[in-house]
Amino acid sequence: MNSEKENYFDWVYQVVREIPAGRVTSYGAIAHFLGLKSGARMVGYAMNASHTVNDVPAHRVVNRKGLLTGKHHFATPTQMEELLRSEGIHVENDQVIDFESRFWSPEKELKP
DNA sequence: TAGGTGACCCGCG
DNA sequence: GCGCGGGCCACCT
Repeated sequence: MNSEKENYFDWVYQVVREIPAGRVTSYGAIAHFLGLKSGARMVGYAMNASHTVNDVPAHRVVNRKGLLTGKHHFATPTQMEELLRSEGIHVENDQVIDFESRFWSPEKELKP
């Protein structure tokens, strides 16, 4: 059955699920919020496994520069861009427009 | 068993 | 001010 190794994966998934529509966050922010000192890379790996679990809005998670680095991992390279645009986020050249304003901080919003 | 990779981030030149 | 390389840990072959 389920291995407990998914524990830290689940932490990432739950935080990503808490991201409101029209907002985006970065891997490092989630890593820092969860205390994953290991680095933001582990968060990216969790996203890679997000395909194996239920609805995880990985398209709302982008890198520190607001670039859709993981778009290539979606069903289609344009899927992430279309999804973000569908939420009201403008994306140009694989880059989120007004990323800093759309940035959603888990430590500020999710944290009490 | 061991090695290499990776949806990244930070620091230094 | 900007660009490039190294480093970090976990998963895969």
